[in-house]
Amino acid sequence: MKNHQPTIIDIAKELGISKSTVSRALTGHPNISKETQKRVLELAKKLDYQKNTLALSLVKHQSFSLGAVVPELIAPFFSLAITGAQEVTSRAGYTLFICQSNESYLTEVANVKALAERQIDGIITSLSKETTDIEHLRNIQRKGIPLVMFNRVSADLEVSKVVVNDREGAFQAVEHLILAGYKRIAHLAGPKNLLISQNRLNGYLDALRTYNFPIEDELITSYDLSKGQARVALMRLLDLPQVPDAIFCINDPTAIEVMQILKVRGIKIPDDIALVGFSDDPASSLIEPSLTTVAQPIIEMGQVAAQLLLDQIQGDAEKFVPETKVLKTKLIVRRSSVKGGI
Amino acid sequence: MKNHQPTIIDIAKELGISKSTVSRALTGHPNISKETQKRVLELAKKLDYQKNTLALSLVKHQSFSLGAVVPELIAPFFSLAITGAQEVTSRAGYTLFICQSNESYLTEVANVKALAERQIDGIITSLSKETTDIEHLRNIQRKGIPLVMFNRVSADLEVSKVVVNDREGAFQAVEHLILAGYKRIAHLAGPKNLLISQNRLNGYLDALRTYNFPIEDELITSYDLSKGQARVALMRLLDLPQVPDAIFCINDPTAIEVMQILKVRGIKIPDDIALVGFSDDPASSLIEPSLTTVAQPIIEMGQVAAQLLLDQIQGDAEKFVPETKVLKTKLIVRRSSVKGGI
DNA sequence: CTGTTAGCGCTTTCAT
DNA sequence: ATGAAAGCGCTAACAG
Repeated sequence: MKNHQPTIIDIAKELGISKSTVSRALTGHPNISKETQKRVLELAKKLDYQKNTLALSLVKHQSFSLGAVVPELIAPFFSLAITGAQEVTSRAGYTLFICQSNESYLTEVANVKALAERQIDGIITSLSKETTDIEHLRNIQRKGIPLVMFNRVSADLEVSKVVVNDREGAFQAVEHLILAGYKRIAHLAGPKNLLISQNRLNGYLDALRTYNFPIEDELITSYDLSKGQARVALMRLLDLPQVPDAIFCINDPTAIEVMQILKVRGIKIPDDIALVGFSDDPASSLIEPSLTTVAQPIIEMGQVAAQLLLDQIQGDAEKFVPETKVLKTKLIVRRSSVKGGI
Repeated sequence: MKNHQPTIIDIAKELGISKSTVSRALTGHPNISKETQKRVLELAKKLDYQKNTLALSLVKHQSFSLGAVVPELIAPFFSLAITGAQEVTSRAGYTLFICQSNESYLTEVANVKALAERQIDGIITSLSKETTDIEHLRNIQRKGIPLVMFNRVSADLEVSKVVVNDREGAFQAVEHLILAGYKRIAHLAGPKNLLISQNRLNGYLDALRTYNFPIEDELITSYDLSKGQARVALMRLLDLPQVPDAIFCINDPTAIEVMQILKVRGIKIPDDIALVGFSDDPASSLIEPSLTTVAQPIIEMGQVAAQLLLDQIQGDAEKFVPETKVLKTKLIVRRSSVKGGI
């Protein structure tokens, strides 16, 4: 079934020259006569010759391929970040191979392994929600493969990272609710193992403390980010003797899920309960009422992560020092948190 | 900067055996003593040996990698389809490398080339909106690289394809509008070069004819699917002496964009103008009013496309015959097209 | 300017 | 059961 693809040897034979000469002609090496080069190029075109990058990579110990491992592409956050990353990498002549962990630790490990086996030159990743053991990434690091994390990063890894000021962003979101007059503000948090969950929770706590609000454990409830599971956490809040009048959600998909449930139950937003999300997903401005949220520069995160990776790859490994870039969030106030209307 | 990764030669030397033996031990070849194998495996583990898949691919003329080239991951349609495809390919031991054309013809060509140079074993693709020249895919085919198209397929290529019954789906959507009492039904179509645009347009025409509705050219307007450009096409419709009372849109993102514009202008949906989309994107059930749409089995499309590709790769090239699978759509009636409410 | 040689990491005959 | 040798497609010294 394998019909032979033309190689430089085929070209060399047909032209009666050596394969090195063909190689030189093809790569644009200076030491080659215009004449020979022309003949090679013409024949290559005629045979529809296509270089075998694998062989090249084997020789060069470089594949000019990068890998990206993200939880899931269906989430706008990740597909946008990837788009930003790809922009930067492709401009630099690298191909970015995208893998989804599907929020599964085991798949994440498998993805990382598959990429490493294919000798990719670097990896950019955001952890699956299940990941606590980061041995697979340590491994990558130990092998000297550049690694950059973004969004869901690990505190235990000394690598370059790109994050936003989650804590401040969360603070601003909750402060906004407080200033808007809400009194009993709940937090629907993410899995405790994720740093972003912790940071956003801390931002929430900071705001309450700053404004002398009591901190009540029953108002803080977390869930594992599984589609459809926000409902369970939400119910805990709704079943409270004193129901909250505002909920700050870990991210937009969560807030949107909550909004749907509240609407079905006839609970008015923002009059009965106000809602704030995090990320500014496209859907957030579409839904009714539109969702107040903490916007992140998503595409930029991807771009910066990719740039850090390229810098590390192209730089001197000896003097490389991991760097953490913290991008700025921006509170976007919409109707889900403003009683009188906006 | 390249710190040497352990190879089978390193293992062989350290154990005082030949690299062939190491290879056999590692691949589980029958002709090897349990004893030797055990020693090899242990040392491999200790050195954290990782096979170099590139070298293997070079020898085997097979990379166990597949490529996917899609317009953009931010569109739920494509990220879901890819998810379905990845499910199938990874179960079969293949890694799926995902590339975005960003709806650009040139990027699509570059993606396809990059994948081919990396010796991927097959490609699954959906055309960019700009693509009319399919020479790059013909090329792939000529080289004997299996190719499967889905969704945005080309009529001029003899390859396996996965589509839905776009024409019937569109017919049902428009029939629904007719039966719901709408009299002046417009169609906001996609680029004319895309087969799906043509098919959906034909479904629209079929329905009008079936119910003896006049076909008016001014009610049919197309645009290039660029974000934000639906507005222009919509304006042509709104500026008509007799404004339509219903619009069947080429897809959900378009319908959603239209809905936003109509709402801002104070046009009531569905009372002044009814709206129907195509795809059942997640946002369609979130927006207000919820969007009537023609649902496609998106994940299944990806799965089927991947399966067709694997079948072709693993099957006998001589007796391969391209196959077109047509999956079924399903009309989902929501509030954007039902006057009395639902 | 061009050819020769070696080698990237691995599998696979063919011997032994 | 193991080793030696050839080779996948390409680049990179080293000669000339």
